[in-house]
Amino acid sequence: MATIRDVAKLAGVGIGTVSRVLSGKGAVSSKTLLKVNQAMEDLNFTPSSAARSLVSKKMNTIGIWGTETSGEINRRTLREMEDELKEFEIHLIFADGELNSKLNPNASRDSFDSLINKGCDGIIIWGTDLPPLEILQIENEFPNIVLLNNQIDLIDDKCFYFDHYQAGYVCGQHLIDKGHINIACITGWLDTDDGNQRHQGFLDALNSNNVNISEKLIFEGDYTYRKGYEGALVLLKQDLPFTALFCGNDQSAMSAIAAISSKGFNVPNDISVIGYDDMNIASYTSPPLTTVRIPFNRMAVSATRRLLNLCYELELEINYDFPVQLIERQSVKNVG
Amino acid sequence: MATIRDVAKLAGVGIGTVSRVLSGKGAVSSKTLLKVNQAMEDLNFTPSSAARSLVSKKMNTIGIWGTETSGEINRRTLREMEDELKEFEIHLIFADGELNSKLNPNASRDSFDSLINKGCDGIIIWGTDLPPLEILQIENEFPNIVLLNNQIDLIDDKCFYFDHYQAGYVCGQHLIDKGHINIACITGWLDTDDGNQRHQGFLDALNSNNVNISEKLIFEGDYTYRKGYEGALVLLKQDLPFTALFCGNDQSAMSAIAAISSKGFNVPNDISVIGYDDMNIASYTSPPLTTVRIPFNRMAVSATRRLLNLCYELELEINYDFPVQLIERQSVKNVG
DNA sequence: TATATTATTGGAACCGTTTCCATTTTATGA
DNA sequence: TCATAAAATGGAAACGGTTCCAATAATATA
Repeated sequence: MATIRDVAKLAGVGIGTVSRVLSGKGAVSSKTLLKVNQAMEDLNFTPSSAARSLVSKKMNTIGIWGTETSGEINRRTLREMEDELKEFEIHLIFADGELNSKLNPNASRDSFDSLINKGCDGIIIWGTDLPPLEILQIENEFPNIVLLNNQIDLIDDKCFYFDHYQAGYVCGQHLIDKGHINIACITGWLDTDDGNQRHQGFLDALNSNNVNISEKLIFEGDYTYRKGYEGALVLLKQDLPFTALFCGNDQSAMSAIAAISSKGFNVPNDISVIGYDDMNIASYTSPPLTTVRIPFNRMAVSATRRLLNLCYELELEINYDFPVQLIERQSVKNVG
Repeated sequence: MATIRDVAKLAGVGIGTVSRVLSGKGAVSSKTLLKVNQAMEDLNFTPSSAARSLVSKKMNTIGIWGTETSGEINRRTLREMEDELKEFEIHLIFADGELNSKLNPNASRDSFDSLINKGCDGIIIWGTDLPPLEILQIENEFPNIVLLNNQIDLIDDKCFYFDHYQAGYVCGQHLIDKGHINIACITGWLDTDDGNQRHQGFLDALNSNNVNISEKLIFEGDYTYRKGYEGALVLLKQDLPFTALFCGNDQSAMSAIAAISSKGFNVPNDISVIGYDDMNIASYTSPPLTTVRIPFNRMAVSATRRLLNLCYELELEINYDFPVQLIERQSVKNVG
């Protein structure tokens, strides 16, 4: 591997000059520019990023941690984030210590630390896997973090999240508007703000319309296909009839539909189902899913930019407002 | 940020000694060990990975490129790969230049090169986005690559792929076994070996059983939800009745089911559908999808290990044989 | 006790960049 | 033509580790 000294020697110039053409900063006569470029070409020279990082104290790398939540991640989100980074020649490193968390209770924290040890310039913390206190403590000694889909008041300017309450409310209201009165629900995780708020918004929508929901018709899920399926079966077994079901995300909605169908009921004729997220699959369930669209990619891009600003003293425009939108497809039917 | 020299000074030893306790290699008396560890603790010392890389000429980073194909990637696959890497303190960098490929026709190649420039020790090329010739040329000057879900004879030992022909055959045979004679098909991409072979295996299964399939009942798809949906609608419009449909992957199978249902037909009573991959969603479509299981994660792990062996002179055990397995659920029905 | 071994230790040199300053070259103006 | 300002250039020093060897201390052997 050729070094800057090899290039300098071949071009018959000093290393300072080569460094200058490399960075494009500082005066270089056009003749030398030509010579140096030629030499770089001849030697197939690529500057060592390690050496650069050593002096610049920037790794040009940001970490992304904790994408476990969604089970399947949308490649598109990642691509948009990357695209944002590419312009500044920053790369994205993944870490997630979930897999062997049974063997090692600290696995997830360890994998987070590994990103810091690796020297990432900043880290995107995706989701709510880490308790707020721990995040605050991290932020204290490593300020270059940004939270995606999580919110902590003290560092609100580093948080990117939706108004889940509002989104949950919209879902509840929609079911009401369609005439539903007997409503069931498969929640997401209720031990996170995120999951809690969407649930609360949903409940409040019913409340405001004087619609009651029986405790027995609330099933606590975890966003997975599996729990969506199980949850629907459990709900059907209660002897409380319901005509509509709100699910904490599209994945559980999809599997709930599968479970409902497997018991011989029809969606939406017997039971309406409304999801949450508007993932790609939402258009292709049977029937296509009515859901609330979360502009996740836009949010991810803003989070990325915020981190870029933090790490590299940039001033990219960012956004904190991500309005939610109801997407009507065919899984919710008018009744009554 | 404390350096090794700070630690040495505080502990009252030489930098060589600190380096020795850091690496665990070379003799250190137990007293000094204690002193040094204490000093590292006091200073909150973390060795600079840039400085280390500079001398070791290893970045301890491998790249992963071209995961576009599947649209949604299974987090689990990633996690298992990471888990394999974690043990050696290697990190995973993502790159994928697809998004702005319209603006820049070389975007995907550029993003690949960016991984090399970044100094990744090796790269996993996932899928068939790059033409074989280009891959061979890359491999020539950058041998630390491994192909996942792609095959090129000349570097077969660096390729990890399934017997797609065999898997396609299994699907075809299964439909035959279930008594189907009028069969349709939504293919994946036919301009890749992968897609072609599964299609050919499927066709050959029908052939061996003297079952003909009309050209009009073969729809060329691309693995997306969208094309699965469109494809099913197109096939239904032909006035050639069919009782079974083979789809190139589970995603298109899922959306094909949605399309078929939307036209008032029932799966599997009117039309059986068989998928390919056994993704998570396969259990949760309505009805649950009969499909062929591709042990993708195991394959990804082997590919990762092969790359580890290449990059770091290891001798991890690897596997090149990934048998395929038919998973019967409820989307294929016995007829005739 | 003297000598040979072995265990520890310190630190210079090096990895490949960037930064910065002193020096040389070129251009400008009178 | 000469003084001066501006442009271009070379290279030492620094970044923070690892490697390696010479020097020293501790231990074993005769």
